[in-house]
Amino acid sequence: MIDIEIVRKNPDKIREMLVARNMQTELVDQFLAVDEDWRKLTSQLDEARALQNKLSSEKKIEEAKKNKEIIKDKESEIAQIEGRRYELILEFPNIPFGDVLKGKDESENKSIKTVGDIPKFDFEPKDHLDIGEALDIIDTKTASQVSGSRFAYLKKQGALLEFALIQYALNLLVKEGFEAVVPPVMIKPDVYKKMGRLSENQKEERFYLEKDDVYLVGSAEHTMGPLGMDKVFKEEDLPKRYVGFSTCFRREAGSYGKDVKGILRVHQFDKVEMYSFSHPEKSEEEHMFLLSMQEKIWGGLDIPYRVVEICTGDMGPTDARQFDIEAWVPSQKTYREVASCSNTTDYQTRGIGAKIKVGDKNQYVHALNATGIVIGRTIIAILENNQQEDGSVLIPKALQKYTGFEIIENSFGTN
RNA sequence: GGAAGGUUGGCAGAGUGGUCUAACGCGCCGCACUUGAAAUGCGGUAUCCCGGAAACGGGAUCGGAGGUUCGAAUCCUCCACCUUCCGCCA
Repeated sequence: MIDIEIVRKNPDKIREMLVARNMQTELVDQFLAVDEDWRKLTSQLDEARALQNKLSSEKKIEEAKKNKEIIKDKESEIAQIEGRRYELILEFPNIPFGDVLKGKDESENKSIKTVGDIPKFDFEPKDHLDIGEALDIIDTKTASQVSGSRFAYLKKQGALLEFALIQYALNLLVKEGFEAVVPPVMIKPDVYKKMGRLSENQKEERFYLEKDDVYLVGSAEHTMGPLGMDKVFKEEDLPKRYVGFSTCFRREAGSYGKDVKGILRVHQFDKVEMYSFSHPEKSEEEHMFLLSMQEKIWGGLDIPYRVVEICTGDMGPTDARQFDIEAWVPSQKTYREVASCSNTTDYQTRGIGAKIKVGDKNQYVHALNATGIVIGRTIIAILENNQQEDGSVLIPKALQKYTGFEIIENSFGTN
């Protein structure tokens, strides 16, 4: 969550920020009004309690009985306002760094680096679903009957490719010193809110299990961040880098068009994720490190990609700065997002209470998250970029030791 | 899912209704003594909220949430977690 102090002392800066993010600014005044009431009531309650402590120690029992009623009234009044105040503060997104690219939406993001040559085909390249169905490694038809639209079976070499990708990314990152973790995929609402991932807008995107009052995570990030919950890090602990693997669940409400086809945008996918806690003064450096890890991963796959700087209007709500990696998708003749890399500064750590002692004062550490490798979209990129005229697909060299095969051909029912 | 025991400050650990602004100890920080160190002595040593430029003042917190009481670490209820046992399961 955002620092309440900044909203109080610098509301104009916050309004500016909301405008830059294409959000409504009345949130600021709504919050300030509630906060004002809350503060007034809080000091009234504190006074009443101070009096109660005094009366009680002086054994003025009758007076204390009367005063107790006043305390009770104030408490119930405050409870309401406090709840409202908390809900409102959760709606504020993080404040972008001052030098973040200004822009209203996706169209104003800026490509800052392009790597690899776009493949030229001397035949008409097919899209990933056509390739995957012909090879019998992707099955969305059965999945839609079993689970509904936007689910898929990965089969045969497709399934094996998933495990190879996971091994590839995991090994690479563990070698770099990341600590491996398999986090829970269910999360309690209050922790989800603390992570800044359950604002009113975001609720639509989540799967919720009512009976147990838990949400399914949209990313391993969501339960990896809480590894730092209520923790005070020592300077020498940082940066603390985790690499996690989890299935991710997303409603993908409101998407349409090309993206409904195949496995580009599905309700369930697996992902390797980096999460890092950094000294507050070194998070920009750490951000670049995580981006370099992503480039190492994508560079190793020999798939053309570009690095994109995300503008203020398109950035995630928790982010102070964001980059995406986009891989070339031949059937769409464009680059599509396959990874993102975010510095959330103290936005999530304030919520979960992850701190470091600097001098004699506690300060929030910074947290960063970055995609390690995402299964569906990476498989799309491999199938489409590495397809051959006969319908077979070549496996990138770096993956071959994990797949055990170099090519996916139609093998009529066997692995 | 069932049963029993537990959860107190950085650690260890006392405390079963007011003397708790939480004992004693260890650790840590500062000062004194010392050529230096050890030992010793003295003082300090949690987090959060509100007000304040600050000094400071007030409030909250003994796993969490409610309750009883003028007053709760202490009594009651529910929940979470830990330990052990039973059941079930991969």
